[in-house]
Amino acid sequence: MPRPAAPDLAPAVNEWFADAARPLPWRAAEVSPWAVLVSEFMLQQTQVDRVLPRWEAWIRRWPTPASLAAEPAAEAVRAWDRLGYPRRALWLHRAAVEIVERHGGEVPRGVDELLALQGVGPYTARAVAAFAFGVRVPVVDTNTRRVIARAVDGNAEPAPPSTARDLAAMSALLPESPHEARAFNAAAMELGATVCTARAPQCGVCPVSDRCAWLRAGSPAYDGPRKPKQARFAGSDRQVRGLVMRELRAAHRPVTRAEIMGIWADAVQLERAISGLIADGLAVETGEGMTLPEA
DNA sequence: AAGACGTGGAC
DNA sequence: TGTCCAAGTCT
Repeated sequence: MPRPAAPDLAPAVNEWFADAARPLPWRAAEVSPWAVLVSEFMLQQTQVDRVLPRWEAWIRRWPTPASLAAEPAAEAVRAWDRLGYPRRALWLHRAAVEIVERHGGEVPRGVDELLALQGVGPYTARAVAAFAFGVRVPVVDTNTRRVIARAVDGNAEPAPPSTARDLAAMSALLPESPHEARAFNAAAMELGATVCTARAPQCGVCPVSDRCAWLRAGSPAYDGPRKPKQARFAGSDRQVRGLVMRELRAAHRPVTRAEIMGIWADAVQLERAISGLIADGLAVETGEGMTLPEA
């Protein structure tokens, strides 16, 4: 059953993008596919301004997958610093190893090969294929999902994510020309990130306000299923894990059990955090104490 | 397939 | 202040 004809958003959005695109360094013409891949790992659930300095430093230090793969994972986790979700650092290191082992040190260009890399999911695989190699594939992130929900479907917020549905919706909007398709993938994300925002969308400056289904319907409030509430961070296992990782990063030697116990009052929760980190491979227990993973 | 996973900024 | 959100992925 065909969905209703989607409005032709790409020309107007791309025209807007040509002018409004932020000059993000990983969008520069001369950056390598590896640099793009690194940016996409860092940008998962993380804002641009927090990524910028970490990305610059990372690319300077590890300009190729092989250069990262040659170092212990601990170095990757340290360089990740406080970007958050440190397992991404582990995954990026592992992906670098996989690229060296399976692809001769060159970031693969195919979505399937990219998908097979550790830490690379539907979004990142297509983002790298599209942005680093110009492959004509739909790229859908949270920003694009919101733009489509509003402009096409007339809803204030997207339905819960469904990779198949989201990719189909973006495919219907994607220009035929690979060049314009690549631009539109980036432009839709940029529109969602800077104009069609979650909080206070700036419809007054939106390039497709004249054909936005949501605006046309009178900007009705969202009435779909609510997103699960995010658990409070203060006092959470996540916070404790973060504190332990901060300790392990700072210490360039094994941290003793006694030292660890000093960073959080609740010993049971601390124990749970430590076990979790070990299970995740972010920490290893030696005879001397705990350290970041060397492998 | 719902829930876990860091951290910080904005309102 | 607390709540929501942020270029997702994995189990």
